[in-house]
Amino acid sequence: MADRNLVRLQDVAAHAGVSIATASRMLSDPNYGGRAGLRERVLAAAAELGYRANPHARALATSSSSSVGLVVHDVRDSYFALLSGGVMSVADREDLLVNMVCTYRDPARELEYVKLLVHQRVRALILTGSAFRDTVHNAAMRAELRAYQESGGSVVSVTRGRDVGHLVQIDNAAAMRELAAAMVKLGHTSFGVIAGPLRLLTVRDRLQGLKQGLKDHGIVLRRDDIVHPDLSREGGQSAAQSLMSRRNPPRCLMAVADVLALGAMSWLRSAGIVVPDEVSVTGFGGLPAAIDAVPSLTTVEIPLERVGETAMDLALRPASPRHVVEIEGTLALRESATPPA
Amino acid sequence: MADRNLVRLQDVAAHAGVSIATASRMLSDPNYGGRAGLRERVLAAAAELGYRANPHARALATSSSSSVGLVVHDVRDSYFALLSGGVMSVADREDLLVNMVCTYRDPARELEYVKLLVHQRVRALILTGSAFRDTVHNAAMRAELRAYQESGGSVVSVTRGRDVGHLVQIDNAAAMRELAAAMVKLGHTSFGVIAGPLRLLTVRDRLQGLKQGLKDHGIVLRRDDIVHPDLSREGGQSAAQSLMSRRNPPRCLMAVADVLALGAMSWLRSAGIVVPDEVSVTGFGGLPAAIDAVPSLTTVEIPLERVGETAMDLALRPASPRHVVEIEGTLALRESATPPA
DNA sequence: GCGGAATCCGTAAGCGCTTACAACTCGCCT
DNA sequence: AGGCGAGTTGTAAGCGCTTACGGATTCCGC
Repeated sequence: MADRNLVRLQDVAAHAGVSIATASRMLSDPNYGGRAGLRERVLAAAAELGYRANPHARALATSSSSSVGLVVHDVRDSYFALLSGGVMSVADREDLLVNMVCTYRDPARELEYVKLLVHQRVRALILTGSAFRDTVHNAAMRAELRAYQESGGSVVSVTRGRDVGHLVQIDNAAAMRELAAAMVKLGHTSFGVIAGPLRLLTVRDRLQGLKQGLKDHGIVLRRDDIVHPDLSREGGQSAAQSLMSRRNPPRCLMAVADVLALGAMSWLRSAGIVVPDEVSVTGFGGLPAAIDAVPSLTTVEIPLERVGETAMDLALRPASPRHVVEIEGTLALRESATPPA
Repeated sequence: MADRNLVRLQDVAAHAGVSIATASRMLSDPNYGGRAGLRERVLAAAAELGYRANPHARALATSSSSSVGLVVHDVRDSYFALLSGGVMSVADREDLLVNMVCTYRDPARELEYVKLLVHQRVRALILTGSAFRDTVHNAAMRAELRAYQESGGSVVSVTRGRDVGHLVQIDNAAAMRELAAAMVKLGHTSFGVIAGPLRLLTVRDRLQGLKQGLKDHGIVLRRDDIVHPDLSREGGQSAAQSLMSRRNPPRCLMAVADVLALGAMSWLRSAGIVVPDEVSVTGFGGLPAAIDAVPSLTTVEIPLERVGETAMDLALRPASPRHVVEIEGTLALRESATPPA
């Protein structure tokens, strides 16, 4: 990477006949004064030479960059892809670069990446997806993030179920409770729950809301009504299989995430079990794929792109005062859930 | 971002009782010699202090960073999400950071982002998705990329239909031709083509392959058998609507991308037109959603994650010799296409 | 045990920018 | 006219790292 002759501030200054300091000020401090016409001259010189500041030099001098760090669990998952889309569209508008990293739901990797991004002097750190249930890890994260904030960084936690920095929250428990209530209202009494790993806090939240929603109507789940597969399509498939092969299969399968529900529906179809005639299915999240599914999936819809945009907006605000944005999930009652026959 | 007291190389050197130069060498040049035990001492000091090199200082000094630039059209699109997933998993393994940007299929934005990334001194630049049919723009891109390569950067073009840097290619035309032949073999004679914007080169390639495949069997498309909607689900919907509302609707709808085909199927369902009984549908790309679709979508499957991984692998190689990896698309004949009644 | 080569390590000069500080220019008031 | 302050510009000192260069040390064969 031997710099081909990239033009430096030096060159611009010379070309405009001013000192490098003045050039710097004209170029990067809009409310600096300066002799009449000076700024124009410098700007013209910069334009003419095709000058672009070296971001690393700038970062080194100011110790802050114009990148933001985006931490997701897995881009391949539509949930995060859409959310990232929202983040990126705002980044585009604000001339920010996004450093995206995937944790693959591994706490160690998450911490490592956070440290890496902090050392990159990213302007803000957006953490998305469920936090973990892991006291040591959380303490380490918290320490790292606090130090980062103290040094001027802005942290945004998005649908994490944990409170660090600005928050973009959805009330997982409440939405799930509502969905559960809706299922009961349809007449369902026997449930199977596809819940995902308990080490994920949002899984716990949703599960708890679900239980509460059922309990409100006098329905109590037994331990083996709930399975905890991987948070993936395959996980949903195997979960459906295991739940439906019990001596007394449930009439309603509730998953804590759309991707699980879609996996479940896929298995059900391959097993010749008709949804919703023989079993109802629900999800959570609002993936576009849920609408296109056949039958279309009953779920809680979250405007994921908007969540991402909001997160990025918050990322641009100073760390304090702290902002909390509550995003509404909306019940989408569709074809996959009907009253039991 | 006033640096809280981050530990600098300075500190490590002092702690290990060596000069800063030696510390630097021990830390970042694995095949430098050094007195016995010296390296260990420095490493220990670094570990003890929790030292991490300032990437900007390093980038400034060496004028090259450990980030790579990833240019996609739109993360929200599963095609790119999966591809990015592949890229990121290799990046994770290689300790590289990924700077992802979305062009939203806007040539100006693409060029601007490429320049930005080049100025960020990214180690490599991965360009994905179709290139544009725009001579001036392509010339500008080519100039920019060539200069970048000359300064040591490595460029990878992924499924772009254009030849800059290392290549990860799929033979769009050939695969599409095969798919078209397969449809003819099923007995289809009347076709509607959902093609996407012609300014995208891969759209042209696929379309050309499609035409060729039909022509091989004596079928020639008329101009109005082909529509050019946006490359999105909505585009697919409106395209299907327009094609099916002709006086003589086609019995086989071929789309140049899965997302278009899925949109088409969604409209067909809402219009009460049964796939494949009344009309067959095909796609191109290999999104997971195509398998889950009902009926499952006949398409050309591309191993998108592998494409991404391959791209990142190539990105790590020096710019020359130039590598070309041809990825095979495989015909996936599924439920959405059957012989016409 | 000695000369020269080989190896090791420290000093210092950047990389390209920002910014504190000093110098200088005006304009205006007394 | 002199002086003061506001406003403008330049000089130079970093930011934290790499690396050319040269002095010091070691090693080897003789």
